Amino acid sequence: MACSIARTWDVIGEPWSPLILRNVYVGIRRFDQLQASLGISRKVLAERLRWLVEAEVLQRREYASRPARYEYTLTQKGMELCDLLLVMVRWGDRWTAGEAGPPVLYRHHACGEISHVEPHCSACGGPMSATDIDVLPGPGAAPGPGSDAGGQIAVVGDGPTSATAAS
Amino acid sequence: MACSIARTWDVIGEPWSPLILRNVYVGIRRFDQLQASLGISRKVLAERLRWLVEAEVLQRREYASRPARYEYTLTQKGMELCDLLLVMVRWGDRWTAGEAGPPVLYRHHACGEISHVEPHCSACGGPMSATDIDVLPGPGAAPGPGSDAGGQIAVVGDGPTSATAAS
DNA sequence: GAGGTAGGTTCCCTGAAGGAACTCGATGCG
DNA sequence: CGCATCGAGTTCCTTCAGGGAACCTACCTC
Repeated sequence: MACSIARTWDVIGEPWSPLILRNVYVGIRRFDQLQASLGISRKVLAERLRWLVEAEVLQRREYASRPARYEYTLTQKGMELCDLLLVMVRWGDRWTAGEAGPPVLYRHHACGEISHVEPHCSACGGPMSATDIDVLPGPGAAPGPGSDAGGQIAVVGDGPTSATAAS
Repeated sequence: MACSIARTWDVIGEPWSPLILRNVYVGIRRFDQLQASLGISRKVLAERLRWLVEAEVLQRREYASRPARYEYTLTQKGMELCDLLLVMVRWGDRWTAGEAGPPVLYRHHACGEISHVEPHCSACGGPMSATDIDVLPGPGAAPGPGSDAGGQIAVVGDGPTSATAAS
């Protein structure tokens, strides 16, 4: 499907993938550690890890030979997926954390402050949210009309702008 | 689980949810339109919509009575989930779009430029990525030790900083 | 040489997804 | 008046992916 959401979903859409990534990110990198910390079945964990390695999100590294022992680390591609996780965390903190407050906090190295991520525009640097944009067909859009209505984005005028203005 | 990723995943982790949200976002708001555009089974679509409404991500609005006809629109909570979708799109464009280029483009209202989202720090406004932060336990962290290793984030020193520095 | 540890496989079984057909109320059409 | 149609779902059946638990294979330690 010519849709970057669906393609991203192909990589991390399976139930456990984001939690596996999070745990690798925070330093839980070995099979048994991951299995124990997540409570995931060993079978499914093995499948997911194989898949994430194949997708080049994780890499499998031998950290001890004889006996061969492996650990999983993030690639660049995987590290950028963690940015996505940070945005998920932000949404979860805002809408589902409840009165207890967020379970974890993030300190930004550059400024030393406890903060969170905010989407900004790569062009002007200002805040950028789904209500602030027009959606236009791009070069990689679905080829013929009618072949894949789901991959094709609706007309610009019928897009989010008028939609949200109306609601 | 005291983890905002898992909690966010509870809401949109099911296979079709992000694509449903995207379609509602771009203006496909009715049951049959959604079903046709996604190729999803009617049963699953009905379940997902019910769930998303219950989670207050979508709202079911009667746009015609006699016969009663309904459409689904985004709530504020749902609109902010679309920000998450934009980040997913960005990752998909960067890593999976291939030579055809991105299927859709986004124009930022504020500046009029074709651009994409970048995570920035809410405190200092500078770029903020998963490699730039320390992870600290927050007020809503899992209560007792040992009760939920998965919800508890590892020690700070064992976190992403040293991890990525080592790789 | 008994037991432990890391990193998986194999087998079975259940629950969720898909497909197609059916329902229900209203409304247009001849 | 009677029939078809449309939007918005339900219902039933079947198949496939996820979970659990046990097993396997090197190697290392006591």
